[in-house]
Amino acid sequence: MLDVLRHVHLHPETTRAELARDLGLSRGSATEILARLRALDLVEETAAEPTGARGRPTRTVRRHDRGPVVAAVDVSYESWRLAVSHLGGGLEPLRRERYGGQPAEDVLGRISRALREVRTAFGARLRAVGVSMSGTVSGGRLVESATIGWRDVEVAERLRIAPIPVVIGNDATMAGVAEARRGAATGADVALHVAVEVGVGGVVLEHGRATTGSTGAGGEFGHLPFGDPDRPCPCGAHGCWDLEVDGRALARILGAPPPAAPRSAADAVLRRAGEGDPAALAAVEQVARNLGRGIGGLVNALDPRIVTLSGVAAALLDQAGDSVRAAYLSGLMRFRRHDPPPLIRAAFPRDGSLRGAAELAFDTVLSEAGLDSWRADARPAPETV
Amino acid sequence: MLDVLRHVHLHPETTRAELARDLGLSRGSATEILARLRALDLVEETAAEPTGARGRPTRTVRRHDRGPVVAAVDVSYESWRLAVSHLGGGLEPLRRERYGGQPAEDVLGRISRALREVRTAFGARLRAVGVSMSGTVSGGRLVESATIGWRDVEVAERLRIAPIPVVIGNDATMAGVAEARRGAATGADVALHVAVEVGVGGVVLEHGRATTGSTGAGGEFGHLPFGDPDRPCPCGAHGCWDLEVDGRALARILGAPPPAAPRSAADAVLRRAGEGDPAALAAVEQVARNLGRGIGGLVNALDPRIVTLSGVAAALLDQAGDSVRAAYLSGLMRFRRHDPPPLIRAAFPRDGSLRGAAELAFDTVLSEAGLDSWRADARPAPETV
DNA sequence: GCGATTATGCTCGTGAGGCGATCATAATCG
DNA sequence: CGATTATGATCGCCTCACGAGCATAATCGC
Repeated sequence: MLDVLRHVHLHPETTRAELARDLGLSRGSATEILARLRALDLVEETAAEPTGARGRPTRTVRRHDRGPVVAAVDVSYESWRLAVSHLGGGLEPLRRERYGGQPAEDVLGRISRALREVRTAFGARLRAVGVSMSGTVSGGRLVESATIGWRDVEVAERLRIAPIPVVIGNDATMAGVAEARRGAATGADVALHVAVEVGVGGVVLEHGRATTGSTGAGGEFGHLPFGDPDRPCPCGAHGCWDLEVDGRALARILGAPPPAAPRSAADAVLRRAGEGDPAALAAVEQVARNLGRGIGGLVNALDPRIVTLSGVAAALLDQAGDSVRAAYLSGLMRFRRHDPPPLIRAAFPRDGSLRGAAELAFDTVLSEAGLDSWRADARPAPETV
Repeated sequence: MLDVLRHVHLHPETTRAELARDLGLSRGSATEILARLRALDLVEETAAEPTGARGRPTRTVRRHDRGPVVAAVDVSYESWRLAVSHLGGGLEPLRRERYGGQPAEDVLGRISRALREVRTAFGARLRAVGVSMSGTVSGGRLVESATIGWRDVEVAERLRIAPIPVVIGNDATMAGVAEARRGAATGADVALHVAVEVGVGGVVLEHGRATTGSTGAGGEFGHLPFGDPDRPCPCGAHGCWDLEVDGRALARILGAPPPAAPRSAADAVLRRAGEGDPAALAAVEQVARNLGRGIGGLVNALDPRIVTLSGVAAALLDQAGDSVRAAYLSGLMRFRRHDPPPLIRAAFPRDGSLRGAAELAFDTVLSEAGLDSWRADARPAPETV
């Protein structure tokens, strides 16, 4: 039953016959299970458009209009976004606000109010909240964020606006989940996502499951010491890869002071390089090599099938792809070079983290416990007369 | 049923009552399941020794004397070992041979013959073979081994002496599995194992499951570029961590030529350092810092609950623990420092890889398919009269 | 020593969940 | 318009685990 529901979630436009084939279900089981899902207002079945093939036409399985929804929040540099997602993964943007440099408490208060509005609008249909934060997340807390400027903020509890699960994760992790499940890494057994915004984030995904370590802080690849061992990192360590591949690295190579907004600084340098500025070009090439070399090391260590890139990493792949790839190849162990995992642009450069947050939130809905609680809400009194 | 069998495997000396409690089984189910397992010659039940407590005494659940066994092979530097393991994980060493610098084909032939002897001795009780190789393993092949000196050798198929599963993995991976399931990292949700012999190997374990990437080559942490970017590595890349933490690093720091046997060279330097030789001491300190710094980066990226160390890494922890730990802490992101994952000596410094190979081999036995095939063998003709 | 207490094992009825055979249904093909 | 083809619905069956009630075997307390 859960398998069926998950399949519908991942393949929103399947027909019933496909579903039975893909999951190896007998037609009898399919009938039974789908009847249950229909009764629970989770799916609807409608006549499929005629395919022209012989045989009795099958029916398409769709999400129910009054099925469960989740809220997805993405808190990134200077602005946050809120969207609602339903079975099948579609995203409905609801709100976007810029918040400048306001303190965490104020911003979380605003987000909390917005979530309460969602709760009012959707009632018990709202089953979970997924939150993506630009920064290091550990144990439900935002531990540190160079991007936002907050430190050690309790987020999960602060945004719990109802007795429903709240999942929180790093933005690169979330984006990786989106890529692995519905984006550029769909179907890969093991995928590596690398996002460069301010510093480097990423995640390894096994069959779409993020490996986030013991506290959820896994994927901080930017704090692997790939760089100059003498260069201090704001994280407290030295020689972090972070400092070699983002706007700070570009500025440093160009002899400019550390930028206040490394992401837009990177974009500016990339633009100048695109226009032919030789100094900018040289800096971009250098950073592209730093990126490629590090990814090579990560591939050696983690053995992914495919690598997806987003943010500045994707831009570098576009503008200095040869340098990225050359450094990548020469950073690989020899046996990998004849068939290296491809470097691919992320499919969701804009809303990957929002999508991933929705995805992880939906995981709690599409679980034994989530289904039980949905059942309990649908049938207020479990009659035993 | 599988859960019960796995529990018996992991806790060989449980009583039946404990088993039911731990797995949340009703007593009725326990009775039924254990009756089935007994009928299949998988477990035996004997009266437990009296505890002195009140109530009806329970019975201990043990492996059956004619239950399934697996063979475990460990091919390491200059010698290979063969052992047999049964339900519960106990290891019975059978053979150990030195093979000098012989070609792969000869050595695998010898191992194959030894395995066939095991097959003859145990017959259909032999259900799987686990092989641990000192070197990089990808897709069932030994791709490259600096230690053994072989390159691109098909191992899995070569050692298939019967229609039973053959699992093969890197020795550090196997040792990590053993640590996570029965050793120093037992119970950790996420554990990191780091082994330094010739170069660095390791693995991340989630609930005892090794994350070995898409081809099984995951965990080659030694080829992360933590070192001098200009130093070429035999693997083809540059600046590999490998070159900074093993016997080659110690020799280089001491101004000695590259050792033919880096592992014993490391032991020699460690012994001299232990005897107070100042040059050796300084080299050991330097390598200890290189090790600690890299582990710090790995912990940043992978977020384990605990780190287990074996080989030269464990020796460095013993002899230069303060240096390892200081470099480790200063390589950690700040937020991790107040409660860093502990660095711990491996519990199985000698036979971890053999144990891990047995463990992974037994995974195939303790699976749906493995149980089905055991059932099929026990009842030659599934009567339907 | 013997009933009371306590903890465990066994039996049996129940229910969930899925399989597969059989029949029913709805399209296209000739 | 029947033959063919693919799908849906129904029903008996099987497996698996639960849980209530009874049986069993130890210690405790008098």
